[in-house]
Amino acid sequence: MAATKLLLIDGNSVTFRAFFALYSQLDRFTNGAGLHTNAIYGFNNMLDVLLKNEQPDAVLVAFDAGSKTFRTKEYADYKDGRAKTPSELLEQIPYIKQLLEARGIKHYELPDYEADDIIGTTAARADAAGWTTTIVTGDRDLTQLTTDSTTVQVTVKGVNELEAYTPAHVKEKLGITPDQIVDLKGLMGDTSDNYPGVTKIGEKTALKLLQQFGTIDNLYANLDDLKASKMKENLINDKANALMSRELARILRDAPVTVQLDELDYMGDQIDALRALYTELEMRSFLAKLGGSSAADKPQTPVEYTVVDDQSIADVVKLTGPVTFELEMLGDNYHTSEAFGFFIGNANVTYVSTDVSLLTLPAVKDWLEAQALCVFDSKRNYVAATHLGLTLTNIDFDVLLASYLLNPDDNSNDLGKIASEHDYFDLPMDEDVYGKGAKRSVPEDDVLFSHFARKSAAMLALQPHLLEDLKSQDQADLFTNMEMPLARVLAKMEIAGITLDQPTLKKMGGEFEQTMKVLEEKIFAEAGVKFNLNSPKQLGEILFEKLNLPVIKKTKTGYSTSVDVLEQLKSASPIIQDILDYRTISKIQSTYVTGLLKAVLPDGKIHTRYLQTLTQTGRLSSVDPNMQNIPARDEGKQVRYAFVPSHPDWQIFSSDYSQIELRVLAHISGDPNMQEAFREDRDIHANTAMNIFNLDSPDQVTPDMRRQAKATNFGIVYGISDYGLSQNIGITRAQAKAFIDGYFAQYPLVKTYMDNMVKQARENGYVETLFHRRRYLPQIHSRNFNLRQFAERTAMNTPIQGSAADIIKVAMIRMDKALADAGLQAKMLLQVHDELIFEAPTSELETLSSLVPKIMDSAVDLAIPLKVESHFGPTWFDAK
DNA sequence: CTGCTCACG
DNA sequence: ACGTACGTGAGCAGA
Repeated sequence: MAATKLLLIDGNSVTFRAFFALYSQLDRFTNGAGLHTNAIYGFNNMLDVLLKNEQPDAVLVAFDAGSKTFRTKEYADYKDGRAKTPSELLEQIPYIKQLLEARGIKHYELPDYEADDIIGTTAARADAAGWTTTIVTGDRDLTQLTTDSTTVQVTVKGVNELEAYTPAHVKEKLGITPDQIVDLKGLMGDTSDNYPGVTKIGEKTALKLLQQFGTIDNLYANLDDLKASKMKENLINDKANALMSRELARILRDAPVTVQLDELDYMGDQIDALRALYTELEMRSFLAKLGGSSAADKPQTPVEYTVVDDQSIADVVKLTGPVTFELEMLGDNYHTSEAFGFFIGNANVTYVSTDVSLLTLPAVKDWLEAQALCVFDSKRNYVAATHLGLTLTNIDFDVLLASYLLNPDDNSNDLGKIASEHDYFDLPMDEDVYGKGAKRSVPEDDVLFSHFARKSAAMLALQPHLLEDLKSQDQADLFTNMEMPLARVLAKMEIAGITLDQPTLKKMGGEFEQTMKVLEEKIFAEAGVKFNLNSPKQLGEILFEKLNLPVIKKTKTGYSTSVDVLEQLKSASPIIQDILDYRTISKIQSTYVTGLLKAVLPDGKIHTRYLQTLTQTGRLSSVDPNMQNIPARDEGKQVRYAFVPSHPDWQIFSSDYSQIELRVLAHISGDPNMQEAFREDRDIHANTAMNIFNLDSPDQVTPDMRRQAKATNFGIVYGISDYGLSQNIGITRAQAKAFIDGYFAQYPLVKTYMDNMVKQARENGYVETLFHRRRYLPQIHSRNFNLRQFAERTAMNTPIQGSAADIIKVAMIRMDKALADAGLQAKMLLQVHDELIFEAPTSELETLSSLVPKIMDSAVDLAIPLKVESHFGPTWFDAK
């Protein structure tokens, strides 16, 4: 008989993980009684996956019995100073235990001992009985329990991505055996469990010592072998700490655990109890799974629809109440993909057809253009409708935009997926209906129309909930008066497109080809061998193995050959400059010459798509092609000569906000010193230079000081670290730290702002922009230093970058209206984060020169003025 | 399909 | 001691 398989779960640790993994969904996971359910949900999800993958014969979930344990008796500060568990999590723990019972799984806790000790003891007993064991936890310390028959699975991300530790994997990752983990912890201590270890010894040093000496005991027995050093002194002074910390880290394998192996049989789901619990918790997807059918995976609710023809289509005008609408297409790119069908529906009926031309019949067109419509992705529908000759003017609810504002993480472009995230499960994903890749196609009518009807029903069901959620998050205004109208403005810009002067670009391409050929030959001659210059792998081998240049930086797959590395190698070999030159031109050629030429549509224009629901900050992004990263400096800038107006005697006109992010920072931080600099329209970088270098007059600011001050200003906006700044401007970390300290001394409220944002993120779980755009930062609670620091920087940066994005969005909406009101022919074509680009008849340039800056700088009323600069010329190159 | 590199704000 | 700037998209190589 095969060995018994035992699954041991660290209940506290996994509950914690599940709670924070779904932290941003806290509001959504609440039942009618006001109980939060996100951790229960996440825990149950993880159970499903584990039970399926591990197929265990026996399962035990261990919990801590309380915060007082034998360890706190030994060392009063153990686990002291931890943030207390949020009440939203605490209230879920009894339910998780109830859930386990209903799923036929034993759970256990033991006064005075931690869950770890229960697991360690039970695993030891299982080893002795010849069982194989899998332990699941979020705590790496448990890897000390790995043996040949016990594997420890540690959560990496959320609760369902696990890293399996076997003795071999521990050896590979740390270079030590599982037994040595306690010695490691003894030396390095543990900040989250709050025990000290040896001063100044961290993981790296501790591992080195253990690889040399094996154990703490042996290390102290042979201390004489270490040469005199600060570290040796610390080891001697902190010996007691090291020994104590080792014992605190040691998980018991002989705790007085009363539950025996033969009581751990996995009994399987207790259907009635489970159904009652799911019902109480309002977990519809799990309830559906219980049904025994595949109901959860494939919605089976029968749906009705009415196929219309050129006569019956006239009935749509009689629809009352909220009306849904959708033009469906297979491709992502709605500029090139054609609509193959549509639906129009309300609560009672869904009209469907695969003949989109029906919509242009006089009986429908006027009605549809004026009707208030609920859609999914309004911009796509605006563009698709335009292709049919329809001008929709009254889309008033977009499920996609609403869902994005509620949480920008929900950036799926699939209605089915978004619906299920909002607890509506009766809609499959498009991919399941249309297929993907080469197999993507329009299914037979009944399948298609049923899908349409389900979509319409989903949209009607979601709309009121989303609207209510938006209101409760104070985002109704952001939704109704910013994102909804912006979608239409963006649609107009995308449809307008920008004309590409193809002959000019092709000519430039030819010249680049020549130059590249010359450089290529030269590089091959210098290297003494031909190779693929575009392959970082091959280039690395040539530079660092054949030519033996010093290795500056490595990537996880090999040598780094990025610009900053090559710059440092310039003096070592003449080949480097040629490679740099080749790289520059090759980039321009592939991405901006051939790349852009490929993107031109038959009208000779480039029609980018702005993604309105992607970025985590509220910025737009641009794809197919990206029009927000066209070269603006050095040689690459030439590409801008190829962007021209669509009519003769027109020009390109461009206006950009000057220092918008720093101005936003000056406003929201309320810092008087920074505000004064902007009120007096001083050179902000020179001003900062005076502050951090302690100068008395602007005349003393050298160009290099200004450059460094500029980098510091950027760093501040990004949520500064001394290391990052030092890397960026090539100074020491100490110098960078001095800059930052000087900065905060001069702009004290900026420092306060930074601290407040981090605090806000910790307390609320999210930060907000000026216009209440929200970003959740669950990782602000992470035990992982890197993830936590990243969340903290993001907390500082997002309100700044996001508010700037809000401001230009307001300006764009007002600009669109102003152009129409003034009866101008000028068209807004592009947005590049802080810049708007237009084409206009030469006769309108004067008007634009005053109108555009006026609209842009009055988009919001800040404590300091916004500044806008404008340029124009015959090409985009000249409008700068 | 991922990683590297590099273009923009 | 840790290992780091914020937000994006595209082309190419190499699995």
